[in-house]
Amino acid sequence: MLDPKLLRESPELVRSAIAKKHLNVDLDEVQQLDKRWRGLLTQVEALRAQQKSVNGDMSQLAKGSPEFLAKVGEMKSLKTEVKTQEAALKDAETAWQDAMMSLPNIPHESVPEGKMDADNVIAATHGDVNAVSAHAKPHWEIDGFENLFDFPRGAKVTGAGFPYYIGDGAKLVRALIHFFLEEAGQVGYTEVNPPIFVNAASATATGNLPDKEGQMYETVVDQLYAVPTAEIPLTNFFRDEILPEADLPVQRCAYTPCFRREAGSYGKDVRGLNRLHQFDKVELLKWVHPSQSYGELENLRGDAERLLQKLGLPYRVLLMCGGDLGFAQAKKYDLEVWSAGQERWLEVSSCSNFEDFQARRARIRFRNCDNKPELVHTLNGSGLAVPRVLAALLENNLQEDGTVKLPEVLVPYFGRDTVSFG
RNA sequence: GGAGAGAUGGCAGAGUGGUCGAAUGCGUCUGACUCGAAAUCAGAUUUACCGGCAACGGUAACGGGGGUUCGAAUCCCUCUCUCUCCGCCA
Repeated sequence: MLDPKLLRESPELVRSAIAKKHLNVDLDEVQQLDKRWRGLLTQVEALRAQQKSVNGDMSQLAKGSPEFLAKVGEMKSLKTEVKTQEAALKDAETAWQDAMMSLPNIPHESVPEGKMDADNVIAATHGDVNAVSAHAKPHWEIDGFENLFDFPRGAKVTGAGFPYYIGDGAKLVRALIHFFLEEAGQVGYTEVNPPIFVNAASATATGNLPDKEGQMYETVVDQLYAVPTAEIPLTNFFRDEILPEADLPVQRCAYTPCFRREAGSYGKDVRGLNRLHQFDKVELLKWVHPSQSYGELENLRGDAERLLQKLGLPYRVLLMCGGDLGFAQAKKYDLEVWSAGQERWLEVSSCSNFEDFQARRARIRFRNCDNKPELVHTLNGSGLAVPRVLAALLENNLQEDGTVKLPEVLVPYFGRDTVSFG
C-alpha cells in the first residue's frame, strides 16, 4: 500500500507511476473517496467529542436527578446520530481502503519504460550459451528421465504438476536445496524453517490475498493457505513489530516447497520441470534501512547470481520495465538460466525491492534516530528455484553417453559427479 | 477431542459500569547531586488516524469481532491465542 499522504501531496507522482506500469486506475475517484472519508471522519469525531463531554458532566450529577435524566435524553439522541454517521463512515472507509489498495507501488526512476516482457532491459549476461553440451536435448527427452522423475504416478496420486523425484532425482533436489542454503548462510542469511501454511492475515499482508488469480491452494476446514513462496511466512515473521535500528539489515533465508495452482497457464512451457504445482525453492529476504535498499537490491541480485556462476550455468539478468514490473515492486531483476535443450531462457529468480509498500501493509518498522517508528524497506529474491535449475543442469551437462556431469560445487552435496538415468 | 483458567502499556501487575490512556513496581530517557559512576531525588516515557506551517487540538486502541447501556478495560456473545488437567498421537 502507498502512503496516503503521497496521494494527497503529490498525486502527479502516483499518476505517473500508474502510467509507467501501464495500469488502469481512476485516480480522481480515489482522491474523491479520500476526501469523503476524511470529511465523515471529522464529523464522527466531533460527535464523539460531544458524547464524551456530556458523559463527563453526567458523572458529576446525582443519578436519577432531573439534570441527570435530561442528559440521558441528550445522550440518547447523540447515540442514534453517531450510529448513522458511523455506518456511513465505515462504508466510506472501506471504499477508500479498497481504492488505496488498488494503487501500485511507484517504480524507481531507474526502471525502464516499457509495456511488456519484450521491453525488459538485459542488464547483464554471464557465461557462453554456445559452450554447453553438444548433446543437449529437452530434459524430458533424456533417456531414462522417467526413472528419476515420475510424472504419471504423480498425476495418479495427486494431479498434473506434482511429480515424484526418485533415486538420483530426489538426491539432486536435496543436493541443490542444501547447496543453496549453505551458500546463503555464507553471505549472512540466517536459515529459517517456516510454516508452509499461512493464515489469511499473513497472505493479505504480503498482497497474496485477495487472490484474484486463484493462485493459492486453500485448506477446506481451517482456511489456511499453502504457501506459493516462502516470502509469505518470512515477511510476516516481523508483522506488527518494531525492530531495533541496530538490527538492520536483517537477512534470512528459507527453503520451502512452494504450491501454485497456476490457474490459466497452459501451453508448451509446462512440459517437464518447467512449471509445476509443487516445487522447491530457497528464498532470500532482507529487511533494511530505507536509505540502503537500492544498494541491498544489488547485493541480493549478486547473491542469487553467484549461485548460477558456481553451478557453471549461463544466465542473463533482466531489468524489468514498468509494464512488466509487479504491482508491489519498485524495481525488479529477473535471473534467467539458459536451457540448452529447449534453447530458451528459464526464470529461476526474481529479486525485488518493495521499498515500504509491503512494510506498510504488514506494519514492519524500526525505531529511527529520532526514536520514532519508521517503515523498513523489504526485499526478496529466490536463491534459487530448484526445478528449472535442475532442468538446465540436466540439459546443459548432458554427455554423449547419456549421463549428466555435475559441477564441482555439487559433488559434496550429491556425493558423486555423475547422474545416470539407468 | 473433553474439562477448566486466562489475555491490560517495553516487562511485571492493579483495576468488575461513570472524569481510566489506565494505579503501582521494574525498565528506559532527561535533569540535579558527583571528578566520574553507583545510590538518591525531580521530571519524562504508547501507538495510529484526522485537522494545523507549527505550537497544539481532536478521536481511537485494555487479544480480534459483535452486542447490552445514556456511558464498557469492567456485563453478554463469538473467534483467536496461552496455560493446567484428561484423552489421543509422531
